[in-house]
Amino acid sequence: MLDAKILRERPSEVLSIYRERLFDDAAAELAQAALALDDKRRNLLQAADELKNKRNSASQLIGREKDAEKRAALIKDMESVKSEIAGYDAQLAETETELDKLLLQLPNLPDPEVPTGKSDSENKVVREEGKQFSFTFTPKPHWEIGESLGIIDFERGVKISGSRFYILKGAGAQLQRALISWMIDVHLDQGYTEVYPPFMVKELCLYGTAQLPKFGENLYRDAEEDFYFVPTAEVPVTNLYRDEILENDQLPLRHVAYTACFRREKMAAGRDTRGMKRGHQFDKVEMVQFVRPEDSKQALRTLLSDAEEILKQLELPYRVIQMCTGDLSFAACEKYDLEVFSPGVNEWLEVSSCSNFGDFQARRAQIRYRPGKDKKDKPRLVHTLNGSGLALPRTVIAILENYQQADGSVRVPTVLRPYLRGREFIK
RNA sequence: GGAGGAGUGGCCGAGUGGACGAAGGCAGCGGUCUUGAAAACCGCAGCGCGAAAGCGCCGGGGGUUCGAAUCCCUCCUCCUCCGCCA
Repeated sequence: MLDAKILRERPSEVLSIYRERLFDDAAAELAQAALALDDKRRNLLQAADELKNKRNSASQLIGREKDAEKRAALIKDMESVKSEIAGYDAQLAETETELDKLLLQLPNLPDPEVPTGKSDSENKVVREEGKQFSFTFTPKPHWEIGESLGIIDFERGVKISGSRFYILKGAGAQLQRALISWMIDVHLDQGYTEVYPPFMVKELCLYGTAQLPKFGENLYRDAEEDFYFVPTAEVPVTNLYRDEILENDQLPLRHVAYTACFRREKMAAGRDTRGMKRGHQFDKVEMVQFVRPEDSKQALRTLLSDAEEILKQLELPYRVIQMCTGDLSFAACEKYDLEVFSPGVNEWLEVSSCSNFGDFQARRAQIRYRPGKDKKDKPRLVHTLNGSGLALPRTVIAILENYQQADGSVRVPTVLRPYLRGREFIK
């Protein structure tokens, strides 16, 4: 959530960032409306507080007054104050509800260093790493490899669950499971602490990480209870410390979690339906960090390199993309994607997204820390970051397509062999 | 799912309508003492909004009252017993 104080103190700056950097006139208008409501709220609050002060001191007098008649008179005097307060409180509650509704819809402000651009076409390729595989034959797409090896069953996936579902079988299922274990182990060595969170969370959590209120159409939810299926481990893991004040020496907190992720992908009907690039359910290993504000820029670089380490060790060719302002996600102030090249589908596949959210999520979820022991060291909001390390299906695609052999088998990347009982080929 | 009990500050815990933002203890911070530390003693000390005065916050929400941690309603969570279950 955007800090109402920043909006109040530097309104023209915020508006021009929304208009000229994010190209989001709607956000600028919401911000202007929020500004007016914030002013209204402050006026109401002051009026209500003055009356409450009056009531509080009168109530004390009444408590001390022994004379029944005087007492009755004082009480009678306060009756009108009571209803006045109720009136202000009602208006105040209404104004605050409206204001919150607006603030929750305002996107984060980009870091000053993020290049301005309108769409993904203006994203910047920061660098390319790794060597592309060369083939003496035309590389096949993973759906052909998977079907001929009997390790991916698309038809039965569709039969039991519908479009955008598939079954991993035999070595396919084992490969994915091996990848999950191995990825987590790599991140443990990088200093992360593993957590296994719920895959279903309360609605409040989705507000904390900012999937709600704006992006509800991509979420699955229980029809009769307050449960949402997580679209990413970011949601349960970030909310771990919701409404908490952490001690300074607990930071930075770095977690790695495996979860299944559930997304409706409603808008993309027909697109990416072939193969396992975009399913309604997919596995992901996710890193989440909670850091001091002054450390978050550096933490993003570390997070990115922690994710890259996976692709390096798998010896897959990839590139690092910096999102321009227009392609930044709603909550992020800075974001990098990792894309792995996959020769069968002949495209760069997004396997990781690493973002710094600044205090945007922390403000929504009220995740704070105490900078020092002194009483003047008031609790401050932490900065949160997360990055995939990595998304499983697309990593499996890249392995199958890059490591495919002329004879139709797939070579197992060296680092994975211990996790696949020493096996060198899938055939 | 049924029956009963309970939710108070970082933690434990007192408080059943009036000076309670909340006794006491532990933990924390500052000081005295000490070569240093511990102990002992003294003091400070919750969170939010606000420039401040002040206002709000005793699981969440609502109500009664001049006044609610305290009374009422409702929801949530935890504990005990029973039922069911991987």
